[in-house]
Amino acid sequence: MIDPKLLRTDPDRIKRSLQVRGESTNLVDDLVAADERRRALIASSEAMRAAQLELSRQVPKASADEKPALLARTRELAQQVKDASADAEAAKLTFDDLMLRLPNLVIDGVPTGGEDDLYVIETVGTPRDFAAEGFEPKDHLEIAEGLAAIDMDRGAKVSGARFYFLTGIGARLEIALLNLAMAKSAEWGFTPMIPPALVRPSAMEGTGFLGQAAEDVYYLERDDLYLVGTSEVALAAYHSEEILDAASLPRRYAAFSPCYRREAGSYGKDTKGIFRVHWFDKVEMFVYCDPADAEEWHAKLLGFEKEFIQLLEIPFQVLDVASGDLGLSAARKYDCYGYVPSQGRYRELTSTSNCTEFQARRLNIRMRDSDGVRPLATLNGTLCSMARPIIMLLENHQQADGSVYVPLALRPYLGTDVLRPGE
RNA sequence: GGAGGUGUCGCCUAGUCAGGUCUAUGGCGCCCGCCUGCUAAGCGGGUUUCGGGGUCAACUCGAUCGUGGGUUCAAAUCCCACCACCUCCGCCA
Repeated sequence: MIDPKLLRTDPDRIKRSLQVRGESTNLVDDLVAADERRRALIASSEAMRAAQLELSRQVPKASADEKPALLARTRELAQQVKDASADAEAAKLTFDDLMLRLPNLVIDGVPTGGEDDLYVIETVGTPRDFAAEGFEPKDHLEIAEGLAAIDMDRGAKVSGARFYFLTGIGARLEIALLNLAMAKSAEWGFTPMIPPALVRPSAMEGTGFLGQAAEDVYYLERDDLYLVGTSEVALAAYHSEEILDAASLPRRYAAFSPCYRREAGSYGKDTKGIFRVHWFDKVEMFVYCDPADAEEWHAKLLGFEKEFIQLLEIPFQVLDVASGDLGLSAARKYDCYGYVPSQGRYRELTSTSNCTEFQARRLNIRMRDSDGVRPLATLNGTLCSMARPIIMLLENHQQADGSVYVPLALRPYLGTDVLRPGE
């Protein structure tokens, strides 16, 4: 949610942001009208309430013969107050409902465009020239079969399409990545967290995953719980309804959790292997900070992501995500795309969003300093989702004989410098 | 899953049975001031949050006693539902 005061002070600012996102500005006009209506009805119902309270305080003091008349008057007034506050309440709900649909304000400087407009701001590393090395690169599934690292067939047998087992070397790879991610994040000042993967509707609503994104979410009807698509949900809701002392900021959390995605509407896309799956595990970074420091922390999160990908020795590009592809909550988003030799192109590996005060307002998370109480900023970023790094490690570091080179940073956690078939 | 108990404005707490200056008590902590070589003590004042009005300052009005409904002229107090926590029983990794 953005600051509602902006509707009165600068509605054009909100409209510009919607235009940049490629969305209609009608919502802003509706909101301005709903806001005015809401305020008028609140003012009149509160005035009536004050009058009613005054009158009802006189009841116990009234003499026996005054009482019946007084009670009749105050009874009548009570009914009017009831009607007026019901109108005010309805107007408030209408307003709140519209507010929840309004996306975050886009930060100035975000490139305009949609999903297909890729703004590459940096390229790090160089893809290997397999032709020069004299062999055709295999895709991750072929390599994994040789290493007995991934079992897709039994994943499908047990759970269905887009499920898999990590076996032997595959499982060891995830555990090694997890250990490296946790070690690095601790070094950077993040508190390790293992959050629940099932959350209440309020947590999903607050983080902005129940709008257009709701189709992609698993829901357990019997228990009214959602399976999270990212631990961002639990980490943002962690401090919901709280007021944090400014001295305790920034708060940094690094969470390891499973992520569940229905992948509705992606039939036929990335069907091979573990690129697009219904479940994977991920280490996610999350920051609560003063809104004044949010852009600085966003840059730091991107820096951590880049450092981690470099430790994995995977060539990658950094993208400034276009305004039309930001989603509801983000004011700016940077993605890192890692190179996939079998596809000959870069694919999404990490994503970091600056949500400014948007999620904090929805989840009622505030900070207190000498200036008073106000919403804080939340930011999130992928440190290491497990499936895609495994793909990119296997493919980029494959050797002609079917073995796989292990990057220096992972060796302490894997206990080897090369993964060989038959191990 | 079954039985019982608890939830008060940072923390602790009075008030709930018998609805009406509760316009929520007291203590601790914290903030401002006074006193004081310094510190402590002492004295005085302040200290929930949200929303409306406002020269967005002083101030003012409404709401807020776990949450949401209900009864009533009037609810912390009575009724219903839900949530969280505690104790015991059952089941379970």
